[in-house]
Order: sequence, then C-alpha cells, then structure tokens
Amino acid sequence: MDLRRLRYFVAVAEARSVGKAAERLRMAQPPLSVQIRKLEAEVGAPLFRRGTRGMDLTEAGQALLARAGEALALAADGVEAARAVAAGRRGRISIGYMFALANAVLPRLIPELRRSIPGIELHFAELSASTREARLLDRNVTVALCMPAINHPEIQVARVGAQPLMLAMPIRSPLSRLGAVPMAKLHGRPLIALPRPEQDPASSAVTALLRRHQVVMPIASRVETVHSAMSLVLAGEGLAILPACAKLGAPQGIVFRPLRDATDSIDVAVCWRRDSHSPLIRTFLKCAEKVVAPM
Amino acid sequence: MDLRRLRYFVAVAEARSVGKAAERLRMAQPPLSVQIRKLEAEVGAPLFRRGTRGMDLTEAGQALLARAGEALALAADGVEAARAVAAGRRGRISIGYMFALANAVLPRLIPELRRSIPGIELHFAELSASTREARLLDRNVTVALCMPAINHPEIQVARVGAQPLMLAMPIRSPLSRLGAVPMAKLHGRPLIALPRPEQDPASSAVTALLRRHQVVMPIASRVETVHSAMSLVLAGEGLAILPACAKLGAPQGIVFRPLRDATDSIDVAVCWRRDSHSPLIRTFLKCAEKVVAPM
DNA sequence: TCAGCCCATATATTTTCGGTATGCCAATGG
DNA sequence: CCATTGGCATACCGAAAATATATGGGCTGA
Repeated sequence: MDLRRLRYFVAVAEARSVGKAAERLRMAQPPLSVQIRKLEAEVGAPLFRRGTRGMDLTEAGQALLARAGEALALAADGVEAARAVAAGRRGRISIGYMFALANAVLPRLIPELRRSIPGIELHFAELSASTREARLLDRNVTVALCMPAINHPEIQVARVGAQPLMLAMPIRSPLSRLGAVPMAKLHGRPLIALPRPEQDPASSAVTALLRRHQVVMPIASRVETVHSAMSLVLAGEGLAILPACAKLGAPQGIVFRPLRDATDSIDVAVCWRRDSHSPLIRTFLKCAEKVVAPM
Repeated sequence: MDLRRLRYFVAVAEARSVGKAAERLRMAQPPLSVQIRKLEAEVGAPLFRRGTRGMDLTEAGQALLARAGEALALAADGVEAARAVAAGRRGRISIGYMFALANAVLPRLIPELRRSIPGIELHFAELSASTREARLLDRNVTVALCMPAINHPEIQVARVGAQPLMLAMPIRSPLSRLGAVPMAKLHGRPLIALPRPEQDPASSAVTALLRRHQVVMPIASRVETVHSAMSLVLAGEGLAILPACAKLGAPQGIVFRPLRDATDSIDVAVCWRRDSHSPLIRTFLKCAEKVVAPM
C-alpha cells in the first residue's frame, strides 16, 4: 500500500471525477486514472462505478474511504508531532529536583513551563545528593535542578541563580535574638552537615565558608536532605548552614538568620547530559533562569 | 509522505538496527539506510540516535512511531475492509419488505443473515405495493422481498417461495364453520382487494383464481396493505383472499380458511436492480430461499 | 592492533511515476 | 442521424526514485 495512492483515491472520491481530482492535485488526468486502476488491482475489487458523467464510489470504495482519510491524517499528524517534538513545541520532559528547592522553585517553575510549551507533559522526580548523578546518566531524568551544581564530565551545567547561606537554628536558641549572626559565634558549636560533593569534597560551600573564617564546627551528624537537617536542628542536635530557600520548607520552631560578614552563596544550576539534545532542555533552562534568578 | 517509508521506519524502530530490519524486510541494508535518512530529511529532525550497537529512537522518533503504526494499520485495514465488502463478507444492505411478509419472514430471516455474514449491517424499510419499484430504482433499498414479484425491465427477480391463497373472514361469518371453503360459495360476496399490479393488471393471482372458477366478487374496497384488508374484513366490509402468511399479523376475530379445489398461490420473490452488483445480494438470496421455501 | 560489527556513501540498474498524444464511448443537440 | 462534447482509458516516452552491489569508516572487544 502506497500512501500516495490513497491520497489520490481520496481526491477522486471527493471530486467524484478523475479529471477534477487531477486538476486539484495539479497533475494530468491520465496518470491519475492509471493510479486508480492500480489501486483497484491491488485491492482486487472495483472501487468506483464509472458512469458517463464521472465516477461514483462502490460499497467497497466507501469502506476504503472511511479508513483512508484517517490513515492519511494520522500519518501527517505523526510527522507534525515529530517536528513539534524536535522543535521543542511539544514533548515530555522529566525534571529532577533536589528537596531543598521543591517549595521555593516548583510553584513558580511549573506555570512558567506550561506557558512556554502549552502541550508539554511533565514528569517529576525527587533527587538526593547521592542519586542525582546516576539518574541523569541513566536518562532517568532529562534535566536536574541542583544545588550545588554537579561536576561530571558527561554532564553539562548552567548556573541559573544562587542562594545565600543562612544559619538555621531552633527558635529557643540564644543566637536567634541576633539579627545577623557573626561568624565567630559559630566556633565550636556542633554542625548538622549535608553530604560533601563526591568528586571534590573540598569544594563544599559550607566547608569553604568555615575555613575562610577560621571557624571550626564539629560535625554532629551528616544527613541527606535539608529536611532531615532541619529536623535535627529542631531536636537540638546542632546548627545547620543552609541555602535560604530551605526556609520555605522549614517546620515550625526553626528560624533562619543571615551570617554577618559572609555573603557566601551556593549555586543553583540546571544540569543535563551532554548528549541529550532535546530542545526542551533549552526551553526549560530559560524558564528556570527566569524563575530562580530573582530569588 | 510515503507509506513505505513509514513501514521501513517502524521496522527499524522495532529492530533497533538498520541491518536487522533490512533482513526482515528482505532487502539490502544500504537502501534502507538511505530511506531512513530521507525520512529524517523530510521530517526535518533526526528520528534515531546512531550508536555503535544499533539505532535508538529519539523523542521525535517516538512521537512519530506512535502514529505511524496506527496509520499503517488503518491503511491495511481499509484495504481489507474494501476486499471484505467486495467479497460480501462484510457490508451494509438495505432490505425492503412488504408488510404482509414482516411477521412471517423477518424473524427467521434476520438471524439467518447474521449467521451468514456476521459483520453485516442491516437496514430495513417497509414497502407498499405502490412504492416498492421506486425505492428499488432509486437505490433506496438494495433488495426487496416482494409478493408478488415486480415486473420491470430494470429489476431482476428471483422467486424464493410461494404462499397459498386463503380466505380471510370474520369469525362470526357462517363460512367460518367450514373447514375449507368451496369457491362457489364466494360468488357474489363483496371482496376487499389489494392493488392490482401496475404493469399487467390481468395477472393478479386473485383475479386469475376467480376467473378460472367463474366466480364474480364485487370489489367492496381497494386497500394498500394486507393489514388494511384485514381491518376491513373485521369491520364486515367484505372478504379477502390473502396469502397464508398474512395470518401471522391478523388481529383477533379474523379466521383464515383454505379454498377447496384451489391450490393457487402467490409468489414470494427477491427483487433487485439489475445493475446492483453487491455480492451481498447473492448471500441475501440464499438466506431468503432457505427461510421462505419451507413456508 | 586487528577482526568484526554496523552504519554511511557511491554507483549502476531497474522500477515506477508523471506527462503528452490519442482512442473510445455515451450523451447531447441540431 | 451525424457531429460535437465531456470524460475515462491506453500507449509511449522521459525523468525520478528505489534497490542492489561494492566499498569506506568508526567503534568495540579480544
């Protein structure tokens, strides 16, 4: 079965005439006539009744017409859909994000994405510091919203914003009465730490901050997520130095205070596999920049 | 869009390899490779990711594949449907029947048709003596179950059975006490008559019967259908000579008696346009013969 | 590093498609 | 009754596209 023949067939059926259909198809009448006869030979039954004033569908022709139109539409739609996906006007994107960013970013990011790509299908996956690389490399997620950025040769990174580091403490802590906490006050206090970056443990923003101010904080516990960190802080296990946006997911009883003399921040980045060429990534990046930058 | 390209595309997508797909399509690998690239050029986007171990669909390719399979199936189904219609294995038939036959024939004919052609779509139309020809000639109905047969050069007729003529009378008529009514007893009694055949008024079975027995019955009324005839009989307007099957639709208070010495019958025929070549007509004819003959 | 696998490219051959010219049939009109 | 017209079918030719064969080139794994 050739789709062209079906197209011709539909044209002739609609025009009820070979000549008229040929005109509309911008071709000569004889080859069209030949194609119709070939189609009939292929089906094995006449599809038209030839009258002296044109052609008329037989029952068999009607049965074919009913499907042929749909098949043509589907094929055309398939090509169009492929183009739309390739151009990023449509598609599916699987978005990984780290817990800390969920409350701060997603509520604004999702409407922004839907505005940019109305037909988009969104999938979400929560990432933790320890799983995020693997899920990107496995193509489990298309893009990841990370904090801090991933450092890996296969992964491309685009910084879209930054979050200042703040001190999280229980509201009953005496430090909470200060508007901004001097770094020196932290010396010796127990710290709830997040995982250090696998590749480059020395690069942790918190580690760097403490080292620079020559402050030493013993690590009371190491946890996977900011939520766990805040829980332990609330339990009096220690203090935590967290990105400001974690405040949005903080339980009652936790307060955040800026650190005096420290403008350190931690990068928020969009990460994806270098070999992912989905045009949706670019669109996603634009949306993420718009949403994250002003934070 | 060429359906062949889509077929190739589906094959390669399923085999995840040009070589394997070429083997399954029984063609060489290079032309298949070329066709896939042409399809990609036509869509304007890569549909596969070329790896060292074969080909893998891109997102755009997945979008196309979802439609392409369906389009192929539809096109194939269309051809198959056309073949089935042409071969009479499927289709739509519009059946006209005369009132008198409805109760006697349809309840057995319909299941028989469904047995013969499971997927058949049936349309029914009631015919009267005055409309039956026009509705056949207008292709308003495909076949007509008539009694008696139509006589018209454009219409083909096949006799499928016959109905003996019987006398219909009110139960309170004195004649109803006889088991079979001698023809002579009818002489002079008023007759409720049906329309005489347009083409050949002399050929009416009832007229012929009366003439042969030299019985004269004045025509009390002329009616269109056997139902009307029976109503008038019940009203005491006269007697009617009707095909036996009319008994099945008779109201309470009407009795049918055979006519002694008269084995006259009226033909039941299937009629259709000579230029209708639907193979369903033949099937219908077979069913009608099977159902009507034993009556 | 060499063989094997797999896809891409090049060239030749065959198939098929579309165009032009023309024939055939039926209906219409003088 | 014949000529004209409208419409489809057939014949033949040139062009385009598909397929086959031969070959190149990259990655992989022994």
